[in-house]
Amino acid sequence: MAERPKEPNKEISKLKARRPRGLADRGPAEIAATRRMLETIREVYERYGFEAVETPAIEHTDALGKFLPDQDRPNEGVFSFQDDDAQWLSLRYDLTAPLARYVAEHFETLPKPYRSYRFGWVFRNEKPGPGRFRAFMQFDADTVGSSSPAADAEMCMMAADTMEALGIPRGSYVVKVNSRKVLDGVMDSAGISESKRLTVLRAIDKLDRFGVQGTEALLGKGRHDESGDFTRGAELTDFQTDRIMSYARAAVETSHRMQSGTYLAKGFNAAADQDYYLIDELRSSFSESQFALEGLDELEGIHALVRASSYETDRIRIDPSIVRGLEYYTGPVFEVDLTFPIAGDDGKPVRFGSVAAGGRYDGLVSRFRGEAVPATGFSIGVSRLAAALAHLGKIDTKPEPGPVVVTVFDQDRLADYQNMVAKLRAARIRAELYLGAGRFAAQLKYADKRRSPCVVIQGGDEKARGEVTVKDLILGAELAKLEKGREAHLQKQAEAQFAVPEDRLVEAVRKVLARHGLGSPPS
RNA sequence: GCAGCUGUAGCUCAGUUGGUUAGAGCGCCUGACUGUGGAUCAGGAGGCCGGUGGUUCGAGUCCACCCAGCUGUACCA
Repeated sequence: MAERPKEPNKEISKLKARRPRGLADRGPAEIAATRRMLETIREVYERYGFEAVETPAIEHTDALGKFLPDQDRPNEGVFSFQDDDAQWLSLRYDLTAPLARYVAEHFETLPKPYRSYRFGWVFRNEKPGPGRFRAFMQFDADTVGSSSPAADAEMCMMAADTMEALGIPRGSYVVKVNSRKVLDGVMDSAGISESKRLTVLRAIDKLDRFGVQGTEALLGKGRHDESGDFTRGAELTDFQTDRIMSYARAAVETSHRMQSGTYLAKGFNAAADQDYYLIDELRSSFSESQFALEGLDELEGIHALVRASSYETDRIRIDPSIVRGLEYYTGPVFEVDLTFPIAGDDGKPVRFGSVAAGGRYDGLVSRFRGEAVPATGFSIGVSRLAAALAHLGKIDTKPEPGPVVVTVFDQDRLADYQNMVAKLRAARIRAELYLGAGRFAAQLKYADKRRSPCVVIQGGDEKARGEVTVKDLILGAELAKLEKGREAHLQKQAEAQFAVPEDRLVEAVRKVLARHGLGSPPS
């Protein structure tokens, strides 16, 4: 016998086990739920004709975009490090930029337009929040080499289909569409200087959170948040603010006018939807900007295509407040939001961001090639969506049943027990030998914790009779809750634990599994 | 990054105006049960009271700084 380890010396400080923030551990239930989600998404993407392609988690930093690490803050936003040859490498922070690199590298051999999908972990070194992680999974699809609005429309429809396939009912999500060209055009017409454009876009982006007043404040002097912190505004002139706000108000007012019937009085088709009027409205308000008109044409194209496929306003709609990434989108942009409130652990509503987003990025591939390569795509934030669904109880967080546990009654007969386990496994039944040191009662507790449907027992009595006992833990649990009803009780007790001849072990276990809908495949 | 709030057992939290040996519930372990989990009862383990420094005869409690967490905000490919 080996010597027992001594009491740990308390003077020596233990290493503290702690998980870095913004990174999640995931248990069996969560893993199983994620696997089901991924399979569902994959099925939809395949149905749309996309094919699988994967790229590595690490890329050359310059291939990823603007986040070239500088000496002072090499890990700002993106996790980066230097290779042996002094070249900077980074963990990918989305799946789009790596795909652009892949397409550029294999441009000659790929079919074009090129339709592909992939999922994987992406990494962002930033402050975590609810549904916001430093490592998270995205599921991405892209069409490279098509400038047709049909490619964009398809992304929107596929996004809607995927949400529904994931069990989010129609009306509980919405695909919002906008165009960067429209935004640029509006800013042109307002005469916004280059230096203020980002601030203005951010102000528009916050329309849904802070409302018309909040956005107006951000365009002007600035805004105090609820902790008293102050955010500086863009300090636009009255005219500029007016122009931007007339755009920002368009969505709100369009739906108001729909309700008040103003448009119906003008003689438009009552069956048409608000997007139609919104485009119309914006077209007349910003007709002096060629850029805006171009963007509106694109939106109208997408609008016509999705409506032709019977995707109505409840699923896909135009929302002028959608801005998305400031870096590389060049045309239509999309965003999928959940439309119901999500309550946190304390019951207060938690704000999750969008669960999927994308858009047209005509400049990304051309960075590598010096020729125009139009592309559009979108990504689902699988981790965030899973977190949102888990908050809603819409995801099955119930742990899966565990294996059949063969208990060890007599340590000298380990081989016999191992043999039983082997027989069960040969019959494709999940089974394991109890490997711990606990006594019999402890073994049952263990099996209970593993959520085992049943345990197999063979003590001296059974062995003498050439039998094994199968104990149904699920029925046993019900038995414990049962009222005293004597007949039913006895009946159930007999079902819950019974002995069978050794050679009918597999059959008996199968019977118990079938009882709880856990059938195993026939061998 | 900025602002506000919060740090006491594995978890959820008590802890009087500063006062001796810091508590409860749940969970965990052991036993009542040398062949039966979920029920009951009894017992037990588990804490540098987030850290450092200060005020004080005396600090979980007051002060300063630091760290961490939460919320908001900024940034967000």
